[in-house]
Amino acid sequence: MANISDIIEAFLLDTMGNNEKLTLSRNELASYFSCAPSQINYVLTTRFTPERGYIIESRRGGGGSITVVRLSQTPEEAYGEILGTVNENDGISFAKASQLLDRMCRDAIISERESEIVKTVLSDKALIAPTVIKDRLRLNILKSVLLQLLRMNGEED
Amino acid sequence: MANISDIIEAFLLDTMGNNEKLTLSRNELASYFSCAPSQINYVLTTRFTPERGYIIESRRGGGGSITVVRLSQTPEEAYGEILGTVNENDGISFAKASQLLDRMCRDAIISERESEIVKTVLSDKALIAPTVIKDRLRLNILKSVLLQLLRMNGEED
DNA sequence: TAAGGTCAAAGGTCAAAGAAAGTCAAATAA
DNA sequence: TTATTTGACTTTCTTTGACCTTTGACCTTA
Repeated sequence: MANISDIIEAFLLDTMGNNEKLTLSRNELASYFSCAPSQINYVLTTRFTPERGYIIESRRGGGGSITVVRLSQTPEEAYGEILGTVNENDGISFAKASQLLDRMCRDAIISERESEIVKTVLSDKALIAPTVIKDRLRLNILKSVLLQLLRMNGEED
Repeated sequence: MANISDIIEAFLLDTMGNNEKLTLSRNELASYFSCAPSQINYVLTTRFTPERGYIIESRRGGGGSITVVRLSQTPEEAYGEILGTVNENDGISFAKASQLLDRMCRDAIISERESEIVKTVLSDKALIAPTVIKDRLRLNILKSVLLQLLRMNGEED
């Protein structure tokens, strides 16, 4: 936690609290943390991604600002979106898969324990395979898991 | 004794004390002991293995670090029987893996839901790979999951 | 007064540099 | 031989700065 990015992330999450939106000034924030303004963009694009359940809106020019919006969805919406996201590519990195799982966890679609198990399964360590194949394999496993979760949700509850 | 690896090992054990985790900086430690940074990796991979009851986590890049996690049980203690059944071969069929998971479920090591998820992951459908490789891959994933379960059991749930 | 011009104040982008840690194989020591 | 030590090279993540684009307030000028 010694890097500024993590600190800014924590600050934003904390400031946001339970609110759905948070509006801020890039320059103000940057000068508050004594960092380059583009550092703020870095934090936003690496931590507040759609995969993690956030979108960013902004306006340039005089009086411009940035707004962080937290998306919350029903499980069905989440599945649709995630499966969609997942279907577009024919492979997925561990980092990205991990973000998706974090988000599902945040939205209470799966438990933290479950997300940890699935992350383990999708990790580079678990998937001994050539790099080219690895991302495709990972995606395939992830899809299978999502479908299985859907099936189970349908049966139980 | 008298070799750096043993000294570093002792230092880490001592520093760790009774704590469950120890976070350190590879470069700092290396320069403290005036050794190559990769020496630290050597110590970690030879002495702080899962078999001996440790797991290593790490993060690269600015602000990166390494964390040593002590398991409350070694895999042998926890899954000795299971791993024994499994270790003879260097691969495992879906049927056999499935049986093991059922047993773990029965023994309340994992929930039914969790066992279903892991079964899905280990199914032939999820694991698109040449048959020869498939069983080995499956075993590797299964082992990773077992390790992860151990780690999670050590922490609060 | 309407249309367009100017300019400073935002925010955006991107690539290069920096900061860790990881890998691997050759050299060395026990 | 087996275990250790080293260092060159790789990968991942972060930080910074130079340059780009957009916007709105405030002019001109017909």
